[in-house]
Amino acid sequence: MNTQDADTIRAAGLKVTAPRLAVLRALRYAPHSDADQVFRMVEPELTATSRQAVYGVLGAFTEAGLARRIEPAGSPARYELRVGDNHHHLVCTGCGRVEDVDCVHGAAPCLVPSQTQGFAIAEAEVTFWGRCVDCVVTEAAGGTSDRASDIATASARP
Amino acid sequence: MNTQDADTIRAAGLKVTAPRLAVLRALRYAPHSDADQVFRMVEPELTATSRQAVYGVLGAFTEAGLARRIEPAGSPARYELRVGDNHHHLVCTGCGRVEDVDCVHGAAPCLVPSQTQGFAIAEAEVTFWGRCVDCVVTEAAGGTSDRASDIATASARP
DNA sequence: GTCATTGTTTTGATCGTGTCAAGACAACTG
DNA sequence: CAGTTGTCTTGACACGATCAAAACAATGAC
Repeated sequence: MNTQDADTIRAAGLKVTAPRLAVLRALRYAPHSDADQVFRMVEPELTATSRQAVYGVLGAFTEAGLARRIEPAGSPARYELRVGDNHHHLVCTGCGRVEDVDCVHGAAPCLVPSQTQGFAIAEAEVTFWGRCVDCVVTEAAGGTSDRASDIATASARP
Repeated sequence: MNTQDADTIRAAGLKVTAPRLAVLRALRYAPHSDADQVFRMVEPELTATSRQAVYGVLGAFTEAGLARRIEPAGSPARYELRVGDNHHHLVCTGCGRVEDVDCVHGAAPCLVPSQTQGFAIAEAEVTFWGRCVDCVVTEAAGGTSDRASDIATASARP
């Protein structure tokens, strides 16, 4: 498994290092994490590391096409390993949680704008805003619980 | 004109003040402006004002449903007065320019995700990424694109 | 018209996310 | 196993945005 991770990184044209392996595993374990969450996940297993190192690794992954960077309004940038399949996202307005959604109609038929204003369009990005199950429940029960819940979608060790 | 602006603000439940009138006019004149652009537009006509005042006004407008706040990845927040008509946006990856696009099929028929993961969906947001006419021309002519390496991870459409 | 209430603006400080630059260091090549 | 090249570390910093408190002005009652 470690070998496969290494191969994945090498195949992207990047050198294999401990921080990169750790970030890759963290992202596979908890997709849609932001830089700080990734940092907290990799920190214990790396002797000495820094937030900047994580930024560097995430930037390299993104540039190499290994990861995708999404930036929902109001959240810091988040990263995921699903690339190249034009999928979209559900974002919870309560806790910021992000979930994947497959492309709406397979080949994105409805994503051709009626007026292009002369733009050379490269990509259509769809974001669904709503409230996740937890937030709906908490809301119905307690009342004002906006923004209170933690952002972590899972919690354990990779 | 001025009276209509005042009525618009009053109708939203807000007090009418000089900064608000100025910001309203600035936004109508230049939609999709960010806070700093608005500030620079209203600065000359207000004796003393500050960026914070603009932030305050824009925040009040947004909360009152008078303006809409959009936050394209890589840009500061932008504001527009078109609200309540579920339209979408074209964003230039070169210069950050934003243009409006009417809802793709009128009533947003294609914006129902296949899997909702239990989310209570409130809204679908569509952003088209591409390059505006100016940027395409500049690119073809000069070659050195201003900010070629940007956020857009080109997802190859079959 | 005048006054009090309430909301708005101003001022200044501060936070969070993310970037830049330089030196130390480790991974791949031959 | 050594050299080259890219990566990590460290520290400083830019930028957008927010918060708190005091000065102030717009609305509504009298």
